[in-house]
Amino acid sequence: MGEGLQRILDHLRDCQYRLTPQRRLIVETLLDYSQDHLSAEDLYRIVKRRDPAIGLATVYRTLDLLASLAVLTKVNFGDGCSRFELSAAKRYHHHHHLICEACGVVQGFDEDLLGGLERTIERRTGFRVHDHEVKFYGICHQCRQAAEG
Amino acid sequence: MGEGLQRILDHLRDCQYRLTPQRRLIVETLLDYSQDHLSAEDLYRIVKRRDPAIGLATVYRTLDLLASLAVLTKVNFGDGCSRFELSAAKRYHHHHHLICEACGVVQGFDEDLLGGLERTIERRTGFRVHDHEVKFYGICHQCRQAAEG
DNA sequence: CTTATCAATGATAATCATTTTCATTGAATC
DNA sequence: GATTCAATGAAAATGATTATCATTGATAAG
Repeated sequence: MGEGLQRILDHLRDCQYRLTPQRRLIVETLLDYSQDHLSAEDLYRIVKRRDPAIGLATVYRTLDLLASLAVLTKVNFGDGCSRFELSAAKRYHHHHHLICEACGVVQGFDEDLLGGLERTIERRTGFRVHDHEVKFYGICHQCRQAAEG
Repeated sequence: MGEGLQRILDHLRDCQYRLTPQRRLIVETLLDYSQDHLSAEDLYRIVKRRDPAIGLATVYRTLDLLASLAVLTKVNFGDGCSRFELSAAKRYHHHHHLICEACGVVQGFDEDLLGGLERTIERRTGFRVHDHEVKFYGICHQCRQAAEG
């Protein structure tokens, strides 16, 4: 995991961005919480514990920067704010989301769902696909049990 | 298409919602623009031409209402506002989106992409899928030609 | 048809996430 | 160590959406 941290920091430096303690803290925290889908506000609350002087605008700016570098992917689960996840997980094994309509929990699901379909789309429409995102809406295991039990 | 209009208005009445001229106008307009993905603001500008007194809040409230009745589906293309599309199209033939990263255009693509996969998910995770949504990000035909030409 | 009721409306204010502004700070370079 | 300009924090501004509230009007009862 320290490897992931170094790779991201190197990437920032390679692009002539300065390595500030705030950026380092934010990237470290994102790696610590790589299983979650943090919003800017979530992340702000967490990093504030280690650096109480950090500003919310810096968190927003850093998230935007990391998304523009494709380190993060911005996702929207319809709860009124943008959330972010590390692109790494997604790039190496297709990563999708199961969104519970009852309790709102989001769980990941990894599977190469769309196999050769991207080529079919290109052939049929001329649209060159770079990435895809699949969301499933339904009821999670726990909520189903709660409803039945 | 008048059939679609009547069905939606009946659905509203069946649920004890009142048939106001504003709601009728909004539903008519949504059907007229069924190929587009209108935002609340887009729709407001359009209906204002026929009823200059209509309020923006009414447009928002009606869109929420229609989405809660599953007449509309709320979609997010990352441009800072929610957009809506008629659920009907989606229900009868799977409808997905190709989003151009260059010009932002959104085109539809109909195909039953995920066949029996929803059952696989349920078996493996206990998550009961009601609906799914697929977005493809890439470069559309026109932008590719512009880039090459 | 008239009346009564209460949901729906329009105008406006409030809210909430996000972006911008701007003076100050500090990371990278010499 | 001095210089430079990108990055920061605080605060104001923005933009989409939601809530408030007095008024209106669709519907149901008489």
